[in-house]
Amino acid sequence: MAAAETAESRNQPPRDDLECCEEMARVFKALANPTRLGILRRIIDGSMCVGDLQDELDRSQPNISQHLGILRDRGVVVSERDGTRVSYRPADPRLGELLEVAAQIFEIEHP
Amino acid sequence: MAAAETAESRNQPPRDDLECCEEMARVFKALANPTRLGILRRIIDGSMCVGDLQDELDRSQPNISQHLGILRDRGVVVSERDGTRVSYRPADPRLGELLEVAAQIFEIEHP
DNA sequence: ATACTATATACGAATATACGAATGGATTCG
DNA sequence: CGAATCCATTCGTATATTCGTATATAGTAT
Repeated sequence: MAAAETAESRNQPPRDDLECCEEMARVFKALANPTRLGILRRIIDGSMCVGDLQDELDRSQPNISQHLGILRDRGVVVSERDGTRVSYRPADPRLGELLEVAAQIFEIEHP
Repeated sequence: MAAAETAESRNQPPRDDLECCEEMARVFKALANPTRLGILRRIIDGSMCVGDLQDELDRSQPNISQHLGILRDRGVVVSERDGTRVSYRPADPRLGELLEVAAQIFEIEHP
């Protein structure tokens, strides 16, 4: 009997590898936008609400809200409602480290 | 005399911050694609040439070449010609660490 | 209930990205 | 030189992102 034909025997990337890269790509896609990085940097040292982010970043309210929605959907940030306001903070404390490492590697000063 | 109107006084993000986020976004954009992450992971432990990447990732030659072009353009990888072949390797050894940190934060196993 | 503030969502237009097909170098070998 | 191999680029099309406008929802106060 001939050997079973596997994904590897056809020189295709194994499923796990592909899935892992797709998941990772979803995360990096969330970070691949200046406004979203601006948001992330501002909440790294303490949560902020939508309105304050809107003021600091000089963008429309729906725009900020849309970007926050993407970050939330990808698990980059978490939100908490307090009365009529909703504040956002990083979902993981190591996110600061991630940005720092990236900045070092690509020699981007991040003030 | 009235105080000079600065970007900050208009609640706009300072230029440096914006530029830094844009640069960083360009980098993350390079990483925000499954094929490009697949490439990166494979060359982390040793350079590979285009044809071998093509075989392993089961994509067309122009496709691999296009993705490599993007990674090269963003400073993620560097290339070296050897005869008729061109081999690629990460531009910085810390890129492996970057992927690891991201995988840990988002609980993605990367085999 | 009404009015008001803060945030989220829906939708469409403009722009960007990804892919394959075709083509264009560059290098080696005969 | 010509042929073959390996890689890069161009271009058209399909899909995805981004943004603003308009509208909806949640909470608060009167």
